[in-house]
Amino acid sequence: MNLALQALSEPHRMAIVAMLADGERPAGDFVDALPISQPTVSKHLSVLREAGLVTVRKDAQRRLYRLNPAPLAELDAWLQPYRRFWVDRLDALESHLDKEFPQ
Amino acid sequence: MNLALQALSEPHRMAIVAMLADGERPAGDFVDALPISQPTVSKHLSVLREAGLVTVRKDAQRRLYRLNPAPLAELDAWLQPYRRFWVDRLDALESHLDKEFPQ
DNA sequence: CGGCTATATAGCTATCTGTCAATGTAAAGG
DNA sequence: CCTTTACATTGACAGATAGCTATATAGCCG
Repeated sequence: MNLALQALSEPHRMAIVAMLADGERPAGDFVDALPISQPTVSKHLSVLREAGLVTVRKDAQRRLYRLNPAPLAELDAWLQPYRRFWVDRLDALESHLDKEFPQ
Repeated sequence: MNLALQALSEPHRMAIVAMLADGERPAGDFVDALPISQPTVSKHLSVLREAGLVTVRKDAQRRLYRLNPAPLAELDAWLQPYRRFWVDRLDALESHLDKEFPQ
């Protein structure tokens, strides 16, 4: 799961994953959406593939990327022992968010 | 939340966070538990502090570290839109785990 | 005070990472 | 065929990161 965590810790890759929540997309969509070069996007996609976060299939010249939710489910499971810390204690999250996005 | 994700993606730091699930601990506990030097542990702790994942308080010479669950709660919230992918579909997670830990 | 304990900081090195321009590859289509 | 389209790969580079040893800091205790 470390591979997935590390993959997700990069903002551009997180954006790609977010785009894939809506469904399958060709690689070019990410090139259009992100302010980085096509080779850089391609490399980010390869990192996501190696982390098991996406799968890819061919469609003529295009590569259609799809989210593979398994590592996210694993992360969700890893989070389980910690949930007792914030169930019925949303105040801690709020104070943290206030620090990051002060009004 | 990216800071937290990146902090968690390092195995030694994940181990520290896991140890803190049980409660407050002095820095020395992590030095004893991990196969790395004291200064390296100290640096990992400073990364966790900057990510907001831990807080620290003084007790004589010791520094008592405590888990701050807020970033984990934030991660939990971020995961929300993806849960539909594996609710009632645990097979995807299982096949992923089988690949990582084949019998 | 002087030494011991616990932790942090500084300085260094090797490796990893994100980025780009240039090039390779493979399919489509005129 | 030859060009265009879509994407991957290569090679280079700057900055980040994890690790270490050595040293500093700061509180306790005799």
